[in-house]
Amino acid sequence: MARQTTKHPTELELEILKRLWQQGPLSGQAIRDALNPERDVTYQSVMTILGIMEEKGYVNRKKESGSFLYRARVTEKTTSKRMMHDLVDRLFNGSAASAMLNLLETSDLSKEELSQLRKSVNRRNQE
Amino acid sequence: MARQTTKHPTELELEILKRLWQQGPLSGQAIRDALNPERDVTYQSVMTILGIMEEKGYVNRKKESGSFLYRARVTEKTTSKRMMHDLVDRLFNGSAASAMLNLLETSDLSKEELSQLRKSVNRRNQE
DNA sequence: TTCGATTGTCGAATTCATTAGATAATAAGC
DNA sequence: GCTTATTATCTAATGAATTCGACAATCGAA
Repeated sequence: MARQTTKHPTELELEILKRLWQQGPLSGQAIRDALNPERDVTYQSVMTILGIMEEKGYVNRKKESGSFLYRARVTEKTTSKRMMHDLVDRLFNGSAASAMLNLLETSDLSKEELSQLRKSVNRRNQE
Repeated sequence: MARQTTKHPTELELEILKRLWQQGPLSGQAIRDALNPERDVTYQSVMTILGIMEEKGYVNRKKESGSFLYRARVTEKTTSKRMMHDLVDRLFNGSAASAMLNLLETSDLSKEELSQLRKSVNRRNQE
């Protein structure tokens, strides 16, 4: 018995998903280029990860004019929710309110962000 | 070049830290017992992790009446903040407000939690 | 069509996280 | 002090994540 595969996209997998969410379906090369400034990974490394991501169901691929295009199969909303709530479970025993208070106390927030938050919380409060 | 060590406590390390935060300094055996209901790990496994955690600076130990007592060297507050903000960076490009809105929309919150949130946001808003 | 460039696959190495058995050191009880 | 039980270390195995070189397949252009 050893460690089991993570329930969430790994660091690099998430980086790739973010590009696909932002820019739509991309080829392996295009993903590598999009990753490039921050991450210096080779084309082969990207392709390896894409293969793993396909197995995990995070992306699918389709031949399009010579090369494969990769498309996200999980949405940003769902993935964010899952990853946030998993951390909230592990850190705050599942209390989203505690997590939000923690963020509120430990973040720099602009006037605009605060008033937006206030509005959203108030709206939620009325339901 | 391969994967680098995580910047944060791993799953099991965090479990151990939580017991130390909640219950104060504990022996290896006591940690194992505290972990036991959910995690079925042997004493040896716990000790291995504790050794790694000591190297990483998460805990220190002191001989006390026959056996070592382990004590957390990182606080819950700091660790929570770091882990939350790291995920916020990776998911929401560093926008804590986006993360809070995401939590607000995707969580069940009691009336009490909502009014507490409202109060805290309003207080923050006035500064 | 042939040749260089692009694209894709395979295999393998490295490091980390997790697991725990074997064994040594130490403490406790009698 | 001697024996047993507890505590701690050492070693090693397993599997995941990351990395990429070698090589094969395919495409594009001259």
